[in-house]
Amino acid sequence: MATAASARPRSRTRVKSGKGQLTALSILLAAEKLLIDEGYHNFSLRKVAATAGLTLGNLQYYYPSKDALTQAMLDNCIQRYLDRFEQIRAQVGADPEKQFRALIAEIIRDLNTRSTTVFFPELWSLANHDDHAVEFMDAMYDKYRIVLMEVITAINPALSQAQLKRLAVFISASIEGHTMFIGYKKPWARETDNIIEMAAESFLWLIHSGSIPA
Amino acid sequence: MATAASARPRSRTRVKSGKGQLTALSILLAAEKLLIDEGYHNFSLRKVAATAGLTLGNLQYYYPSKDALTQAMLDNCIQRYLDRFEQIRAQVGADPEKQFRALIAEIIRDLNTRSTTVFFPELWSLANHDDHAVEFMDAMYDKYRIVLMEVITAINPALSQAQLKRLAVFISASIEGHTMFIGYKKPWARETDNIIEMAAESFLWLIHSGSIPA
Amino acid sequence: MATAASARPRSRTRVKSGKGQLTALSILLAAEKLLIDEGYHNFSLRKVAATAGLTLGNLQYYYPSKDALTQAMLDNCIQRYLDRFEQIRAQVGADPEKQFRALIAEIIRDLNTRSTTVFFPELWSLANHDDHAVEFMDAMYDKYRIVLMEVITAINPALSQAQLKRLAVFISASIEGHTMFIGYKKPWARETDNIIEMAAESFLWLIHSGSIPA
Amino acid sequence: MATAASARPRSRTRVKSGKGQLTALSILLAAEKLLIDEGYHNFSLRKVAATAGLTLGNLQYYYPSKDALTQAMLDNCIQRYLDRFEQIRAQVGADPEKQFRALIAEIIRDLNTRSTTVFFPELWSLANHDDHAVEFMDAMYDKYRIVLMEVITAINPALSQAQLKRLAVFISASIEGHTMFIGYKKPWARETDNIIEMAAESFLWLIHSGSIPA
DNA sequence: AATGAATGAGCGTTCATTCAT
DNA sequence: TATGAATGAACGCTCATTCAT
Repeated sequence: MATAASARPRSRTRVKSGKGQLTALSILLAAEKLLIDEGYHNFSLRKVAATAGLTLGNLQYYYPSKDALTQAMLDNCIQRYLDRFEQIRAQVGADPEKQFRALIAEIIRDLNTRSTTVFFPELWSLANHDDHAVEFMDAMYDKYRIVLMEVITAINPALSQAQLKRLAVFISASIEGHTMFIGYKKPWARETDNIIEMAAESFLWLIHSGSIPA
Repeated sequence: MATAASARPRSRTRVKSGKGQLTALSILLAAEKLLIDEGYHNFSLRKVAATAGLTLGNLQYYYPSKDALTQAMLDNCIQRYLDRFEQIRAQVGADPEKQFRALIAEIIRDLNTRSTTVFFPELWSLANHDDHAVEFMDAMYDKYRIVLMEVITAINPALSQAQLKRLAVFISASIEGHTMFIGYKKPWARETDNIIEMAAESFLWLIHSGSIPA
Repeated sequence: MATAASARPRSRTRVKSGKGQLTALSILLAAEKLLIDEGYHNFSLRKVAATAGLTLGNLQYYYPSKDALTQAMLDNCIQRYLDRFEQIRAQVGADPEKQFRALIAEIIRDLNTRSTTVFFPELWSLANHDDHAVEFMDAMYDKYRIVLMEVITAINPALSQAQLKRLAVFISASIEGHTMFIGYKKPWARETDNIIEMAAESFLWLIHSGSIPA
Repeated sequence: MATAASARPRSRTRVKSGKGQLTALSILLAAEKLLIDEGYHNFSLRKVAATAGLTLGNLQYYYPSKDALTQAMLDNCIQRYLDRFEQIRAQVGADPEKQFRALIAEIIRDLNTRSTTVFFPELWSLANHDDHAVEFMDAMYDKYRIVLMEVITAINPALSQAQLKRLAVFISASIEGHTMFIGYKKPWARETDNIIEMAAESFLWLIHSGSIPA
């Protein structure tokens, strides 16, 4: 008996493979590059179009407003970070403490990359004045924290859900704060390894101590 | 660091008299309000002039370019934070550990204020694209860390200068990172007290443990 | 006058079949709706396409330029008014004076409808800057006046052809002038019946008096 | 004893005589010319600026938005018509019927001028989609009708206020309707004198007949 | 110190039109 | 028939800056 799918006349399997899709993606990449090179306060559709090698009119055929483009760009950027978290989650090994150290190290080391160093302050600034940015940001950090909580609870199963959440907020926020200090070309970039060690030790002490407010 | 007055073009010796000083300062306050209300990407000389109740021409008599105004504004804002650190340093009491807890609490609690919550992400974003902002920011955090180091060394005199610096970077960065999460109207604002406790405990453990990379 | 169908480019003999005819007409209706809702200075092909539920490209298959669509739309609108005049002419009864009163009443009452209230000022404005609009408009008012003249001459056969024409111009122009005052949502809309009475009485007096300039 | 005025230091008697005032006026004239030459649907700030010989930026220094310019232009145009009504009112002579004929003749003859022929249909069209235009238009016709009512009541003092108003609406509306038919370069322009006679006779009959709905 | 006038560039956006498929 | 893609121009508007007074 034919399935619903096979009954459809050849069905548009390739949902979006036209050259338009490529253009739409190249616009997002150009937008991201511009955001990082010049900051949101210098982010204009004309510059994005020029960076992508398009006319302004054509760019606006794909993203009909600056808001639409900004949202798509943030979505795209953040999705990539989420994808990395998924990868990390999948790598969870036997020893949770070792796993935790590896996780912290990887996240902190990522702060050294130029795009991370520059992107996040732009996002935080945007989130102070743009509700869409708030949504994207909150959704991302929610998922980020869930990964942390999974590892933490494996280390110390005695912690309550509230304590786990509290720890995850504290740890993630503490790490984010290093962006401006040990990030790409930032004055303490060479301290990254030392920071990783201090972070891992103090976070693990907190996790083990069980003295998290309840 | 320059005062608001020094931004004026004619820079006489007797700089303190005349209503011009008041105007220059009212411009800076208007600029700061605008920066916090609308973000730097909506920051324009016209809006500052309107906020301050001046004509555009007159504003530009005091600050002949947008860059000059931006610098003076950052200077003024940062100076106020430095003034607070000076106050805190002056209050150092007998028990350094108690003093440290008080210091951490006060700094973190300040993150809850609207102006702090909004100002710093703008500053960090600016510092990614504006060399002047980098200078102001670095100078401020340097002084910030010196205050921290003074208290830390009173708690554990065995720490080397390098370890002190490392600890100060780690602590100050960790605290800054909470701006976007427990700041004004941020989702975890009500966790501020718990965050303060976790921060103080884990930082003190680090200070006492002596296991800071050397 | 051309029908909606003739606006299509391939203009075959068997012009009436296929759903293309329906599409062409739905475009004209969408265009008319848009003209009345937003005025000609907000009239764009994109908006017409959106209103008609078509893509821009497809709309321009039917009407290859804005001018072509505008002409077809005016044509279509005016044709409907002419059709109504034909109906009215067909209803001519025995008593020409009674017939005249009915005619005047019906025409004036039509001014109350939203589409008439809005459409005609747009047409008059267009006719000041667009030669095609002038042609459509003149042709329509010519037919309009012929109907009037037929009834008038039945009332007073002594009037010369020139006098008839003069009267028809005066009467039709006078009526049109009420559009902006007793039309849909206009300030004197509730005076419509009184206006009808004054119009009918004074026009009939003119017709009977015979004192029309010769 | 010095008056308040003389006490002021030279007092800005010339409230607005700077060159800026001239520029502001020249913009209004350019705007009006453009409106009449090309219609509101071709009315753009760039074209006004070009017509006035200004840069776009400078034009918008005087009129900060298109709406502001449009309103100022309509205000200016309508004010000139109101001034003419004031003149006419001042000329009221002894014989009210003669006065009425002169009034009607003058108003209708004015329809022949290019600016009147074109301006009013634009205004009516605008008033269908722009609330400001509605206000200007209503205010103008209110004053227009008051002048008419003064003359009519002198001819037939037996008419009630309601009847006067009704008559004024009917007469003014009837006259306006001729704009598109006997106006500048309109097909019946040469009939203007005949129209004036028919209008005056039929309006006077209405006034005298007393058969105005009450 | 302060105002008003002016410029020229850039902004986000809408548009009519063309063309390949 | 119909869609999607692309162009180039124009739109209203905001802006930093300059300058004369």
